[in-house]
Parts: sequence; C-alpha cells; structure tokens
Amino acid sequence: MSEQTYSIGEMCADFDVTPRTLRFYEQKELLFPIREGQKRLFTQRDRARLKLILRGKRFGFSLEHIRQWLNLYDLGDGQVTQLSLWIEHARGQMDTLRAQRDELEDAMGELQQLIDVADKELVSRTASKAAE
Amino acid sequence: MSEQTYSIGEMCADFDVTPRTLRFYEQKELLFPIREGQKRLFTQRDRARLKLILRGKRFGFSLEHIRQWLNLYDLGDGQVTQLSLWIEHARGQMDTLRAQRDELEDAMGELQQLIDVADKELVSRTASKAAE
DNA sequence: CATCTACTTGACGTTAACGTCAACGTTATC
DNA sequence: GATAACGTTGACGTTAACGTCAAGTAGATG
Repeated sequence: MSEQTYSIGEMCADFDVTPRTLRFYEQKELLFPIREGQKRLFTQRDRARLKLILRGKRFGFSLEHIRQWLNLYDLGDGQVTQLSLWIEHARGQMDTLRAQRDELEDAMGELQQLIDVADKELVSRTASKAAE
Repeated sequence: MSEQTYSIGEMCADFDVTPRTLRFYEQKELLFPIREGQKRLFTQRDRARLKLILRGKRFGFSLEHIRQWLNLYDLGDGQVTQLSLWIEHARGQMDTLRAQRDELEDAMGELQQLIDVADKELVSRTASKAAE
C-alpha cells in the first residue's frame, strides 16, 4: 500500500471546494501536497486535514486558529516536555470547543422556549377558529 | 419605568465593542437606536439584540444570517399564517444550531481520544524516567 | 469665551478568504 | 500537429466586517 494520492480535481469534487481554495490552503501551510513535476498530489493526510479545516470553518474559526489546531493532530515523537506542552494546548482547544458547545445549548434553550410559546399560541388560535 | 437608554459610550464599555461597530450594526439594520438630536440612544431591546449578535458571531454566523435570526425575537402579533411561518423559520434555525452542536461534540470526542492517548504515553514515559 | 469631552457624519483603508482572469505547461486524443 | 482536458503560476478584484482619520456639532466647565 504505497499511499494513494489524489489530483486537485478529485479533491475539489470530493470536498466541494475550488482549486483556488486548495492552493490557498497550501500557501497558508494548512495542506502539504507532494509534487509530481508541477502537479500537486494530495495524500490521505491532506484529506484528513481538509476535513478538519472545513469543520473548523463551520465553527467560525479563522484559518490561523485552524492551522494551530491541526498541529495537534501531528503528535510526533517529542520529549516528555513537548508531550506535556502538547497536552496543554489540546486541553486549551477542548475548553474552546466546550465553551462554544455550551453557548450553543444556551441559545437552543432560549429559542426552544420561544417556539413553545408560539406553538401554544398557534394551537389556541387554530382552536378558536375551529370554534366559529 | 419610562425605558432606560444608553449612550454609545456606555454601550461600548458594557459590551467591549467600538462606536464604529455599533454604527455599522445600525446601518446594517441589526440595531435601532433612537435619536435625541444627533445622538443615538440605545434601548434595552438594542442591548438584548447586541448580546445575540455577539453570540451569533462566536458561532461563526454572518451578520446577515444573524439579522434574520434576530427577527425571530420580534414575534409580534401576526396572523395564524404568519405565526406558523415564524415557527417554521425558528425550527430551521434550531436545526442549524443543533447540527453545529453535534459537530462540536464529534470534534470534542475525537480530540479527547487523542488527549487520552497522549496522557497514557506521558504517564508511561514519566514512570520509566522514575525507574532509572 | 475658549476649551474639553462626547458624539456626529463622511470617506478612504485594511484584513481574511478566497474569486477571477491571463498566460503558460503537459498529456493524450483525433 | 492542432486541440482539448487538466494543471500551473502570477496578479489583480471582491466581499464582509470593521479600523482610521478628518472635519464638524453640542453641551459642560473653568
């Protein structure tokens, strides 16, 4: 299994992005396709990273934040010091995610309350209409 | 209780934004301060909306998306048709929030796994150090 | 009355994240 | 060997969301 690769076109089709976007991500050091002559060949690692990038974007993170986040997925073989530093960063990112999730649940709770009120109102109005 | 109001300076201090930002939000019809002569007076409604705006931004929503979202918080006294339309939109927004929350939990799960691995690795290395 | 403070309205500048277009290179297909 | 399909590198354009700066207003204060 000598590592499958993908052309830029395939990547675009698979992830619904434009070539420009992939080149841009490479320039920003979010992706690291290999070169075969001129052409870029994207690896499985690039695909995994791209998934994370697109998800991070949906969370509203900047590409720079995402880049740092991605580094967490390349643990590597550092020293104990490096490792505990890594864990610290990872915990920081976890806190960020947790905070955002909590805020989302707050927002959902509030909105659900409004929906409940509106629902009751709708039912009562519909009932009064039916009573005519 | 004749509705308390706030100057732009107070708003900036309370919400940690710049005057430019508030004027920009007004121009984009996200806020509707009253005028006293030239000056803007922000109401409680504006403050509630601003809170939602800033939260929405943290979720990564565009101001335009947020604007539509905010409209959900002004139910008003429409017809039954209007009301059920409102409910539909609100449910749509709920779905959006829910999807984002679910994705966040996925991301948290994955990251937590990495942390667990790293943690064990750290412990084992620390232990081997201690055994020297 | 001069000055200070807080506020106003333009109007142009900036950054992130791409879009778009021109000009060119490489297979491979007719 | 022309042409199409797919890729490349600049380089300038665009949009959202403000920042920044100039010039003016309006009320309070020494």
